[in-house]
Amino acid sequence: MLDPQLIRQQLPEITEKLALRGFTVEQEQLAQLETARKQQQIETERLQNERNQRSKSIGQAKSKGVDISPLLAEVAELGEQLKANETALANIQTQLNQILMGMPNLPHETVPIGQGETDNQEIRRWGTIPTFSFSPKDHVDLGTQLNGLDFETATKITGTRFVILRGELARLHRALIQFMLDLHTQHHGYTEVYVPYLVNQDSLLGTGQLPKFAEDLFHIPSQNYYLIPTAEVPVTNIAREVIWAEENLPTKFVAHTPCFRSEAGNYGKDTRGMIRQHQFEKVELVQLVKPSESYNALEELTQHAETVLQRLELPYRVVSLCTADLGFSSAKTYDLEVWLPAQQKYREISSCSNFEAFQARRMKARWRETRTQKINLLHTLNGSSLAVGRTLVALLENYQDENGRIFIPSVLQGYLGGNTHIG
RNA sequence: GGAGAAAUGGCCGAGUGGUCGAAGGCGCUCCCCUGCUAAGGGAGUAUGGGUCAAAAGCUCAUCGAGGGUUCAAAUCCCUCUUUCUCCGCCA
Repeated sequence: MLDPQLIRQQLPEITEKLALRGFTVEQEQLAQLETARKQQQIETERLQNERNQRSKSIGQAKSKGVDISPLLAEVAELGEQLKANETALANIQTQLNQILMGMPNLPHETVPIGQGETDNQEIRRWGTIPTFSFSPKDHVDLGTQLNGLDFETATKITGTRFVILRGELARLHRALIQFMLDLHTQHHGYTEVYVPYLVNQDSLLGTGQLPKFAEDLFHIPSQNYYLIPTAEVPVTNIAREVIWAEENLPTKFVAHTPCFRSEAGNYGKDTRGMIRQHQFEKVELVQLVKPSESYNALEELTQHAETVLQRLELPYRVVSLCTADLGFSSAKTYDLEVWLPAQQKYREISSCSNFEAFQARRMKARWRETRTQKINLLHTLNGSSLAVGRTLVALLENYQDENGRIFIPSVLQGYLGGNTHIG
């Protein structure tokens, strides 16, 4: 959520900035509501004050044994008037809140301005794109040939966009998770957390998936719980309604969780293979930091995700998402895109974002400065490190040989009993 | 799932209709005293919002959450949530 103060004071500027991301602010409606709010709130509080004063004097009169019935007569209609005003105020505030909760974050000044995906800005590339003396297969063919990927059975068990991993591929998948967690906990200073995979609405409102993106989520109506679309939701919400001591900042969490996405609106996209599934695993990095540190933290966190790709020796590039491509809650996002030989393309494998105070304001995640004892909103960041399914795809495709055997990068061999190949 | 008990500020804990945003204690901060230490004395110490250019000030809200009764609710009523104890079931 944006700062309501800012919206009152700088509505035109905000409108302009949000237009860069393709969001239209209903300025007039907002301004009208705000005027009504101010008027209504002042009047309501005046009535509340009057009630409080009078109640107090009734109490005092009564304790002195004075007859209070004339006083009671005086306040007769006050109650109704007050109730009507309170209701009206609550109404306006609900409307305002709905609008505010539906407004995306302001893009940071360093975010490239653009209309869509093609305007994203490549920041750097790493690694060498592999060349093959044969025509490389895609991960579906490779996985099927290894008897390690089975989409048909998963479809029977559940439906489309699910997969079964078998044997060495399942093991490799697990090894990736283990490797990533070990890297971040042992070398990058993250604390591993295990979190719920079902969350309530407040958590999703906090990180920004709700109220706008309900259709992307799997919902369990009987309890009104949702399956998490990313570990970002439960992990960041650890900080909800908490005031963190300065000495505990930055706090860095890493979690491995499955992620569930309904992929509504993506029916035709990436229907083949493991790229876009309803259920996938991810290792997620989350940082809670002081506002002054958050852009350094974004660079650092992105580096941490890149390190995974580097150790796996997978070629990738870093892209700064343009204003139009930015996620709802994000002020700035770097995507990591790994090279997929079968597609001859870089494909997203990680997304690292600084949300500034946007999520923190929604979830009342704050910190107290030791010196001044002042309380302020903290800044939240997260990034995938990495999407495990897509990493598996990248390994299969980049490390295949002519016979469909898969080379295992050295950092993973220890997790796979020293094996150097699959198949 | 059943039965019972509970939820108050950083912590402990008092408070069953009025002057209570809340006694007292602990902790913490600052000051004084004490030639170290210990002890002692004093002051302060919740959060969010509105108003205001801003500060001060004024004001509103908040005692697990939401509703209700009342001129007035931490206190009475209803619903929900969570925690604890016992029973059942279960990994």
